[in-house]
Amino acid sequence: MQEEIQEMRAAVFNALAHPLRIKILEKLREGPCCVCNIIPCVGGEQSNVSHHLAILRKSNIVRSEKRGIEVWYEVTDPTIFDILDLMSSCVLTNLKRSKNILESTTRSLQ
Amino acid sequence: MQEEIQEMRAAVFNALAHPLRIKILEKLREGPCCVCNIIPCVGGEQSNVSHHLAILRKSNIVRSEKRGIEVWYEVTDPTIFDILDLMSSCVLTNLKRSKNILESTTRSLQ
DNA sequence: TGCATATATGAATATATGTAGATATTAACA
DNA sequence: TGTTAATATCTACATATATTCATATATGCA
Repeated sequence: MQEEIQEMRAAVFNALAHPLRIKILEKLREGPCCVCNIIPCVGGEQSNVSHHLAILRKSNIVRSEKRGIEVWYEVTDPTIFDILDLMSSCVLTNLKRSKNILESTTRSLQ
Repeated sequence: MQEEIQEMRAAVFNALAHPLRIKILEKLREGPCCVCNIIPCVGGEQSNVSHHLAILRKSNIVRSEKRGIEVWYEVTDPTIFDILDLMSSCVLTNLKRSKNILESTTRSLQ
């Protein structure tokens, strides 16, 4: 039981583990958006973006809805943005730590 | 610049994207711990656990310190636990949503 | 010094993932 | 109905990841 929860968490982390998919989510932070607007915003081939959208869909991070000829995407649970934000601060803290280590190392070499 | 931040975030998400690595972090939530205690707790081959620890180390999620014959690990930045917790609630919300959809679907079939 | 213990590393293999190009599907509209 | 636009899917290939077994390294101790 606990094992399955770990696997589900790992699966969603895996779905977040690609810069293009993070870019897609950052675009969707503004609100629902159709694929034809996502593609130029995140860059890359249409088929590739579509593939990454499928990965986000399969893990239920986003859901899609057909509106005429377009398909609109939106984030299912805004908690995902909190996770993205915490990861930003985690990465920044890490960068600062590296910077401090580097500085104190170079100081001790003088 | 923004591109590199996305890549760094993706890299840390990738490091979290394995059930065994999540189990290791849940063990380290209790506090620093040596490998010989981590292995029986998370299960699996010694070399495999060691590989996963190396992945967590490379992404700076944990750091290690030699104490005599043992190596002790600890989490570098406790923010990682907040991320794990948010992911738990994300997964639970998702499960509840699936449950609701399932229930209303079966109701409509009666 | 030689041995035992704890841990990391390397190599080999199986499996998963990412990318691009080609093609299929669906809806709108002339 | 035929054509175009938006999107998804399929295929093939390259790359990354996970697992296991074998081996290397480092520490403590007889």
